[in-house]
Amino acid sequence: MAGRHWLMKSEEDEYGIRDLERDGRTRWVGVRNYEARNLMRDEMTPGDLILYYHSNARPSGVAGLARVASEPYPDPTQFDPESRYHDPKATPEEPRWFLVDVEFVEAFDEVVPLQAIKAEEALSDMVLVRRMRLSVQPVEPAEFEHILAMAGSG
DNA sequence: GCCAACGTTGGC
DNA sequence: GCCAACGTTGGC
Repeated sequence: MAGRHWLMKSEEDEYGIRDLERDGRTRWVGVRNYEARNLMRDEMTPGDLILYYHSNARPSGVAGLARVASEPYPDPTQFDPESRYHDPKATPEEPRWFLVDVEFVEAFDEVVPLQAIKAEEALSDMVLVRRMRLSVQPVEPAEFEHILAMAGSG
C-alpha cells in the first residue's frame, strides 16, 4: 500500500527545516484548525511523505521533505494552561486536538518558491494554490513528484 | 507592517 | 441559526 502525500506549513523563524534536521523528529503541536486536525487524526499513516513548507519566509516555499513518524495522538499542549496553544475546553478525557510526530528526511539545496509553484500549469489544482490558510493539506502523487523534480531531488 | 481571506465566536 | 465582529494566517 503506497503512502499518501502531504504538505505541512511552518514559519521558518519558528521551526524551519533546519530545526527539524537538528532535532531529527518533532511533535507537530499547535494545529487549531479542524480540517487540518481531521487530516492528521483520520488520514495520516506512519511513513507518509510530507512536503515541508516555510511560510512567512523569504521566499516562502517548499524547503524539504519529512515523514509521518507516529500514529495520531492528543496534542499535549491543549491541556497546558501555560502553553500558547492551551484550549480550556479540552480535557484529557475528551481531547479536541490531535497531532502526529514528524521526522526529518531531507532539506532541499534550494527552496522551491511558492511563486514558482503558482507558475506551473500542472500544479494549478494544488490545495496550496487554491486555498489560503490551511496548514496541513493533502498532495496528489503527481504534484508531489513535480515538486521533487523542481527541487532537483530524487 | 499591511491587509485580504476566511474560520470562529457570540449576540440576538 | 443568522451574521457581524473578531482573530489568525500568511503573502507581499
